[in-house]
Amino acid sequence: MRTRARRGDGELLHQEIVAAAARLLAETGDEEAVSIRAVAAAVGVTAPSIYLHFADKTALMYAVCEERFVALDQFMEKAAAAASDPLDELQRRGRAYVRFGLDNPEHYRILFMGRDRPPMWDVERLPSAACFGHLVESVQRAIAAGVIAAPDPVVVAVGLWAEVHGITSLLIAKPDFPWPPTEELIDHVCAVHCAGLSTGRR
Amino acid sequence: MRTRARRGDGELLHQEIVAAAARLLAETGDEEAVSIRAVAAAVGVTAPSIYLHFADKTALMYAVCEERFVALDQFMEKAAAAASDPLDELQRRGRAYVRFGLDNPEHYRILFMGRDRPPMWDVERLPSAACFGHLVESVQRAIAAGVIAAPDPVVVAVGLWAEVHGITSLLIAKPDFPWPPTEELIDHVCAVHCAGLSTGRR
DNA sequence: TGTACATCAGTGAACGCGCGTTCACTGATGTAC
DNA sequence: TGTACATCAGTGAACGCGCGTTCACTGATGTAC
Repeated sequence: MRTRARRGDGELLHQEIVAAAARLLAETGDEEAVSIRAVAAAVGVTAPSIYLHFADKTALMYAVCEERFVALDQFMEKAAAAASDPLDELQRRGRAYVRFGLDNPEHYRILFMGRDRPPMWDVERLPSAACFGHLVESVQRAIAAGVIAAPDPVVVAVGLWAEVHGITSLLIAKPDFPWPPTEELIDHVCAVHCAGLSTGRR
Repeated sequence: MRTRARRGDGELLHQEIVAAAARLLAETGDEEAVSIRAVAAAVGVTAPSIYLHFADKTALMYAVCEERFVALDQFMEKAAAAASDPLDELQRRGRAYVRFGLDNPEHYRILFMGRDRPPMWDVERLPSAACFGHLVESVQRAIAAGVIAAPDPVVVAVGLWAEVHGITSLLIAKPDFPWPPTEELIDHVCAVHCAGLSTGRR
């Protein structure tokens, strides 16, 4: 039971619901545990109240994804800001991406490993598009600096994404696999991909 | 309704159930559509009959995974058999892996993108372990031939796996993303990773 | 060869469960006069 | 300042659904004598 919101404060509960859903996801480590009822209980409200703020469950999960995309984007932008040169920036972005995934495996799952319906990638979906856009710009800077040679920055960006997504999602999906030491693995994958892209100049 | 099995033919229905579950998965493109009831109906039997052949739903899905691992392993072994040298073999394995995933997205999902409980990777789980083992052996041949330089074949094998898994699972998970042409993408990722691994000798 | 019987693959009905969602409602908040 | 009223955030009970699973059973198959 929570104190009832003031007249114009509907937005407040809206944010609280998204936050509670994200928290439940992280804590239970199971998307199936995030039911309308569970979210409502976590916020301290009854289930039907959720429908005052979201059309249905899909809309709620969608809002959670958008919020997490913003978090991922900010995390990567912050990491990129500390870079000394374009290649360093790409590496820092990659490391940040992997770390975000491993630190928030259940959030990573809903962003990149589940079914996305409705799709997150139409032009209007700003948070996810922005996140990828920043990577493409970063690749363009590296190409302009001559440290990587490639005809198409989008292809290079997708390749980088695939690489970091590959190791991140495998580690998340198969925690029981007898992996070599995680850090060594991430180093190896990043190093190999960068070596493959590099022109040798720097 | 189906004709009843002969006395010793329980094994027959067992296989039919696994096949029907895999088929349902492929046809509906949705793991949630594969319920005990749906599988039973697909085989032409009532739901409780399933329990004569599998302890519970987990055991059934487990059997489906094992069967699909065998299929993946055979598919990759066949591709590898046509190779002319160790580096070519690794590339053919990678291509076969990606193709298997894109041709059987829903099977790929349950093998590599979902939660694996119970885990598929303890030593006794032969099909999945064999599949990875064949890759490690292939890497060892490439190292022995001097075409790739690396201290640890397992790390290299996991790196290759991460790379092909990355592009495969992204393409499956995000069908609505504005991807560059798929083949170009796969070529790029494979080429970059191989270039990064290669000693230059061949 | 014929009959009584054991086996056991498969059935039909039912269970309890948690889910997303709906609906008529309550009652505190804010406003008009 | 006081009172009647409109608003609307949140409630409580209920809906229908499909799920995994159970249980007592049926009846064809195969076997023993």
